Amino acid sequence: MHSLKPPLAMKRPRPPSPPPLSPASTKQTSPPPPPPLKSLHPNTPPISSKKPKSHPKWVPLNLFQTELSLPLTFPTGQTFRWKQTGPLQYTGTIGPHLLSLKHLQNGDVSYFIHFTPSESAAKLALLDFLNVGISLVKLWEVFSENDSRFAELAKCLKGARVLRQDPVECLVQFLCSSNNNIGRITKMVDFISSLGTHLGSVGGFDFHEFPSLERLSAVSEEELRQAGFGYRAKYITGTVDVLQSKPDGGAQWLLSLRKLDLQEAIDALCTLPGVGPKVAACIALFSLDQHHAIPVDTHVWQIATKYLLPELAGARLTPKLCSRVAEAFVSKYGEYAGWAQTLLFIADLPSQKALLPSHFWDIKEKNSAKIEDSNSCNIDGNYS
DNA sequence: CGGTAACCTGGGAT
DNA sequence: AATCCCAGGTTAC
Repeated sequence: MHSLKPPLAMKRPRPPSPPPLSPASTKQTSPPPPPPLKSLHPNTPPISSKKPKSHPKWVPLNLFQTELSLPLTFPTGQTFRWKQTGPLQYTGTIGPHLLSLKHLQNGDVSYFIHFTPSESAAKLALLDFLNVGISLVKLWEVFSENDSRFAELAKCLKGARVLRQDPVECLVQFLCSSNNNIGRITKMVDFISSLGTHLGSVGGFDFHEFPSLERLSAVSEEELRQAGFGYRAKYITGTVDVLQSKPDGGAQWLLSLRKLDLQEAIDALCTLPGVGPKVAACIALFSLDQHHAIPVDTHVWQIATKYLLPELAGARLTPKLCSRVAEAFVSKYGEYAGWAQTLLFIADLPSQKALLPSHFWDIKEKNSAKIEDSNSCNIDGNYS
């Protein structure tokens, strides 16, 4: 999964000509005012040697693992910007805030603010990002009533939550994802991220605020190609250009899609170069409150033909069939179908599959062994 | 309009 | 070692 060496985000060929914006150094605009006293020791801990005010460290969120499992939420494909910085700990940015989340012994989640312009704003942004207004437990109860397989999976994989990301950030990440693999997507996203204001370093990873459209527009297609983006380079620059041309700004335009119906939002997103049905659904579900958007990729296609539309097994994935799959999910799971799909998708990931009792993905033997073994989830809730 | 090849790249399989 | 194939797709014939 983490095939990355923190220091080198991407190979950086020599600048062919003095570029207006070198990916390596993006410190023109002043980041957070650095501490006036610079310690000579490079590895000084962030001990408050000059700040008398004791800064509370880890703050409990009152969110338990049935509502939020970090390992099932952060490294499972919704975002490529959060890094694992501890056993049950992930670190990333939300807007201008840099923070870590981790599970306590009892499964509860707590957070630690590494940097923020405003502590209160950071907490609000965190709660919004985590979509805490939506009760995962209640949703899953309903899904489970209508789908016994979901019910079984839900017992083992608690807390797989859908995040509420910033639309621009989400869009650019999934532009990178097309016909690509996780490792390279992560490297590309790291490269883009490095264009934003540096917010701090945790566990050997550097964290940056996601670059604004204005900063993104300073990067040329050629620079992106040299950074290894391939044909996706023109998707990025093209989409940024279109967004920049919106009357009220691209960020605002994207946010306005939160108020539209799903199909309208999808259609609007698909006008952007590099955004097709799959990427549009990802953006809609992960950042635009479109809870019944279904990102149909090769994985979901496999799942759907196995459990939902067996009559389509063997067919190729075409745009037409994409919507068939999406419809099937929505008619089975309802207005939060995207949240149901998220769990099914995660259950199908190799990393999770290996941990699940084998009968889940052995569809063949349905009657052979009726193991109604509710407690067969050995990995259940081991948050200590 | 629905079905098929290119498209960048790098890692793993053959 | 040289190719082929594929990976959370989109676009262009």
